[in-house]
Amino acid sequence: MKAIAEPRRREILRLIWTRELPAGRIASHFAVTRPAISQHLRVLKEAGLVSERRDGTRRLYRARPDTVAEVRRFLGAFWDEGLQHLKQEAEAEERRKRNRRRR
Amino acid sequence: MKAIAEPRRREILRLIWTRELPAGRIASHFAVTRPAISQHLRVLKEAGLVSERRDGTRRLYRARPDTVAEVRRFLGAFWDEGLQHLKQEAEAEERRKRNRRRR
DNA sequence: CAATTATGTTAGTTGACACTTACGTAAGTC
DNA sequence: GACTTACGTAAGTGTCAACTAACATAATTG
Repeated sequence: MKAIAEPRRREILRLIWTRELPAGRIASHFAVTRPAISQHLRVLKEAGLVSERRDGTRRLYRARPDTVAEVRRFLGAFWDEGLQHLKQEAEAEERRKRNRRRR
Repeated sequence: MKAIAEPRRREILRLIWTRELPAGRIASHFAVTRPAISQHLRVLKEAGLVSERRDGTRRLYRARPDTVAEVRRFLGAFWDEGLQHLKQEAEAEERRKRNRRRR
């Protein structure tokens, strides 16, 4: 979860779920230095959100569908649960209002 | 978005989308001091995720359904877009594999 | 109005973390 | 084997933000 909180890491992720990219090309999309991106990639890799494949001196990165799907499910469930509760609350409130009027 | 990144704030939000709660009761659910929670509540309020209602000396907080729904939509769209791309990529790869076999 | 209750605000501290600079390394090229 | 390319790693720096302690405020109660 912490891996996703950081905006730049989300940007990186968005960059490599369209296509596989070497670290250098990823870094060139940003204004920060290459090592900074390298560190972000490490975090993403440790979180399992990204896979690494070596090709000669290059390292190709790509988003991992299964983990991304898992994150999506978790986030979806969290906010859906919240909305459900809020909806129930709103309806209960509506009932209370109606009852008050009746007296 | 930054308001949601912080885990404790998500916890607070979860606490007050079931029911309206005064600041003190919210704070008592956590190990940190009351001012800390007060500050979190301010951030949530500034982000429009939470509404504040005064009742005597107390201040009652509650999650705001509309904003929560908006966040849900945004997050859902972001990750769904990613999954869609990843799915397309996987299928393209599958086709490439099949074509290689055919030769 | 003094005391209490419930809360927000301010100042200051600390820890995390994103970043840079400098260096190390592995694979290809001459 | 020296050089280059494409990267990672280590150490140090600065900034931000979560937290605490102390104080301020506003409503309630006696």
